[in-house]
Amino acid sequence: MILDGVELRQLEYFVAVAEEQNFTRAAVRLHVVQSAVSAAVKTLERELGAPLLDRNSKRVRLTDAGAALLPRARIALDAARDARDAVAEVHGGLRGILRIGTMTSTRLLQLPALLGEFHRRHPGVLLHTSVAPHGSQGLIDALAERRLDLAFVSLPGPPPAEIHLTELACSVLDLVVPDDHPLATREAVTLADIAGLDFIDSPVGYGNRAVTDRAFAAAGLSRRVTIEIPDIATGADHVRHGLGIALLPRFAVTDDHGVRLLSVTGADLNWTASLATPVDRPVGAAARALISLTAEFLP
Amino acid sequence: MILDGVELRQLEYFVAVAEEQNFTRAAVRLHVVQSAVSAAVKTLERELGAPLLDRNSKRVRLTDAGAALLPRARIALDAARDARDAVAEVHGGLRGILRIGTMTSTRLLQLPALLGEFHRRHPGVLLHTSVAPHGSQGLIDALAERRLDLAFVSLPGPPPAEIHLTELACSVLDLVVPDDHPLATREAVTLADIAGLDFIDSPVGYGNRAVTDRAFAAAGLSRRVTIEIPDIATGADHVRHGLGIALLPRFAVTDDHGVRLLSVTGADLNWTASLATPVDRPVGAAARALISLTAEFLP
DNA sequence: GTCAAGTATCACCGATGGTGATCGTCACGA
DNA sequence: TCGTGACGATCACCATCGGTGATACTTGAC
Repeated sequence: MILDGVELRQLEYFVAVAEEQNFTRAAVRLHVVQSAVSAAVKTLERELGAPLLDRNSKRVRLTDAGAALLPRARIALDAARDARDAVAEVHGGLRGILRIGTMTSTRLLQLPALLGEFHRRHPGVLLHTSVAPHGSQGLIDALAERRLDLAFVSLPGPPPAEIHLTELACSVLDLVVPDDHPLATREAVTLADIAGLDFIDSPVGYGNRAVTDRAFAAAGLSRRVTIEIPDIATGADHVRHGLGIALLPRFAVTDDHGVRLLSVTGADLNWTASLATPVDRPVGAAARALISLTAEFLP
Repeated sequence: MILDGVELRQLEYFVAVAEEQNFTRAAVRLHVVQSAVSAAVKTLERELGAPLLDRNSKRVRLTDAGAALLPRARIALDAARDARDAVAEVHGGLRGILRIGTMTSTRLLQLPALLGEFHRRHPGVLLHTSVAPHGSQGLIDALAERRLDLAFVSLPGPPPAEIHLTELACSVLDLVVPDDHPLATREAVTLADIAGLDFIDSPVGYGNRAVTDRAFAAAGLSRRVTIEIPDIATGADHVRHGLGIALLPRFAVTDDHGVRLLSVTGADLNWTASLATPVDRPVGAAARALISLTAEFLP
């Protein structure tokens, strides 16, 4: 037994605890009871001859040994998944779990339709999608840290070196104003017309927010973002109730009574969605299958 | 359980069977009974949903799925060893198994002294040395296929792209003849003097054999190798008993009664020993420690 | 047809991994 | 200071697992 009893199950439990910083949440994620995780990590520490986690009833932290182990444990788990996927690919059926990060607003990409089709083609693959609490930048971080296999992001500007972006779709952001707003009678406006006004927008880190911030900065103008909303589908409602104006894609305005949509000229308000993949490691077979389907589905 | 019960132990058993092409030999290597290996591989096949080995009582072959799995299983096992070694490195004591390939004749490098010192410094590391049945080329193959972590080889000419060689030591091969041989009264000879004669040499694939073959080829000459011996320590004995002449390093001739050693001029008969390391993957902590000790020990 | 070597299956048994209960610890708020 | 809630570690229990040893079956070689 050249690995002294160390097994993938133990590495998986360790990684879950390290990521959750909590044994109980890790147990929920792993679908076992808390004491099973506690015992498995204790056995792993005995087998490796080093404490990996420094913990009490209030806090869980990595030790130096644990910090050394964590990225390598992820690599070992990814390698084992890749091995399993390679067998599935040869044997005619992909299996496993594909961890996908998505932006809050997936309608830019018709993601439900894409994932639905993927599921029909590969029923053995479980899709774990997670929405980005910290926007696309948070998804990029998770991808780099091997907590995600793929991510659908909106990231204006060049990506980090370890991430490859494939542009998938693009939508223009229009100005949405209440229909009694002084600008409501216009067909189009410029950024100068709306500089300094109160805006409703997504939080910093979201792709659409980055697009709007960049456009104002490029024009040498500023504005006030007085309300941040994580879901742009509620943007038109906020506008309707007079809480501010907003720059939104048309598809996010499903009920346009009480608001007007105006074009914005002379500014780059293109909101691009991309598929982010890692550069520094091969992607698994299921991820490759989804990448292929994405290329075929969203030309 | 995102890997559906697949564990490192199973991958390890599968790799052993694939390499040995025999369940019984794999069991010996793994220190378990044959039925344990048979059962573990069967379970792995069930968990992956594909037959991995096509076998009967006479023969074991990889299926396509097994061929897809094998290199990836090795990568996963290496990744897990690396994870374990990283913890050991941080925690102050290297552990694990270091698989080292060596040429049959290690005295060129004083390898026993080197490995003895390594063992004293890192008692937690088990050294598995294997001699090369197919010479240094076989060791290079084993290194590329992840069956070895490091190898001490003699490989004249450029190495393959995925292997890095660090030259460690060099010895000149001298001509050894019976003391009643017509050339025995000479101090030195050229290759032309000995072209066409019967030689004792190592098998093809051994480093020293490659050196001698290259020297004759470079001179546009040939010779007959009538006896191949895997251990050059027995070379002088063969010469003494009149079975042929040989090109050997001086250290391999411990008893020179009945033979003469002659220099060979005008030919490149330098037999170089090198440490071969993989280029395409990081080496583990124990391997890095041995590489460092080799640099310090054999300047 | 016989035989030796090897793989698969089986009965058995100690070890393992999970559950559920519970104890001890630790911030935190009253 | 004390009570509390949340959490990790330990324990008893138990179903399952993984290994052993025996053996049945298969398969080339002779």
